[in-house]
Amino acid sequence: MDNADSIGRMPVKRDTYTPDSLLKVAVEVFIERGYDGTSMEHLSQAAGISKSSIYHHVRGKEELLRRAISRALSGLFGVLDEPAAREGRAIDRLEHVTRRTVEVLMTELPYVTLLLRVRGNTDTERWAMARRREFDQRVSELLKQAVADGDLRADVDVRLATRLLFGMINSVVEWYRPSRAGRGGAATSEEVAEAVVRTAFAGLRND
Amino acid sequence: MDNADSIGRMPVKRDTYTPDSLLKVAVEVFIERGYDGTSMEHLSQAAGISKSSIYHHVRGKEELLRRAISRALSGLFGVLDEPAAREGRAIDRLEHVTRRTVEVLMTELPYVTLLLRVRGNTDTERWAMARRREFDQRVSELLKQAVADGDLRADVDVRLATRLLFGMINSVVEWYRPSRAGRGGAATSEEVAEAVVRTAFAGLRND
DNA sequence: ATACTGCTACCGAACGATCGGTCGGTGCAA
DNA sequence: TTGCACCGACCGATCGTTCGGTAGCAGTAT
Repeated sequence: MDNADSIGRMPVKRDTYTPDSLLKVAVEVFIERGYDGTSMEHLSQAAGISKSSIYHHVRGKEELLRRAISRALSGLFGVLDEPAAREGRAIDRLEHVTRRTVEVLMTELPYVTLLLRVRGNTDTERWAMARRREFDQRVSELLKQAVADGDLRADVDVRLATRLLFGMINSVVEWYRPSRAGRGGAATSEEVAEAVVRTAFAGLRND
Repeated sequence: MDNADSIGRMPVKRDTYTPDSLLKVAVEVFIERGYDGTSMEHLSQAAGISKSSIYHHVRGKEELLRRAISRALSGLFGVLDEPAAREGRAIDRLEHVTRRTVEVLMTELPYVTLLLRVRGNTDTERWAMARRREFDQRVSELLKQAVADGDLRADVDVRLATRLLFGMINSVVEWYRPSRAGRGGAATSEEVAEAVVRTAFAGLRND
């Protein structure tokens, strides 16, 4: 769509599709119609090229799904590798992971959305689910440690608390739309992340 | 499957499918494979009758979806009609609605799951999404009133707080499995509902 | 008892449409 | 002249749905 100019002379930007730029289009359609509800014909119309041309860039429909999910997972696991997620008190690390996960969810919104909606019908989808469980597991250990430290309430089961925390975090993909980051619409990713952290850790009720 | 005996002589129970008993089978498959990922062939295998026989009981695939969603919606809206949801302080009504919504989610799990996963590809799905928004709206008004009463924290936007609350509540369908209500597995619906209420209103952090 | 009738619950075969994917090109820029 | 980005036509398979038919049973007339 946007193709302003090329600086210098090297092949800076092409007007044609790359696997990644095609992926961007495809993922949006996947989210709108669901992966199974999207046909290659739908994709070709959204991309403005013929159905068969898509196969010039990617192996097929499932590769598009795999690429999207890979991107989402690397963003998510990247959070766990950040220094603030590896050092310090468990409660502080948990808060950091929560905040950063929300931010990644929002910056990589369509890719993570796709990951969270996978049902397990194909090998690719089952792999995605397994990797996602790994991520949840890592965060769950953080919660467990924070409870042991006495920083998190112990009257709610750790597994259940993890699920509720992720329920809150992951719900972002259900309603956040990046259009209009100013007034009247959505907020910045930092603002939303802050609200999630506050609500999750301090609760809705007034003191 | 189970057909023990008939008390008396009236047509108490038949061995054949009814629209409702067929729906029960279908909805389980829909959840496992996704609605679009489920073919009538899949349904016929799960039900143990031929593909064409399904059309003897229901008009088609979409009617199964519509029936399932209707059931979910009536359960949800039923909560709003309960006395404790209509009388008293807003914060108490909100807490009641939260608790009961979780319980309905769990008792009507597959039907509500289907409702929450609808994408809007057909008229039926768009109707479902509109009705769901109505429900969210009603709860959102409760939140707004509770903030005005000074019972809920005012430093998080009401719309955002509503979404996070529903994120937590609705996440139940992602992980709750009714198998084994005793130790080692899931809990009763009252216990889970209590945990959700506590976590949502008081937060995860220890005092 | 027997035969006929009507109905319910089911079936196999087949419908046109659409699915994901393949193939043999073609236009064009380097 | 080579190779990239793209195309229309077409593939077998599968989609949701329709159709004509049938086995079994209840009710009823014979």
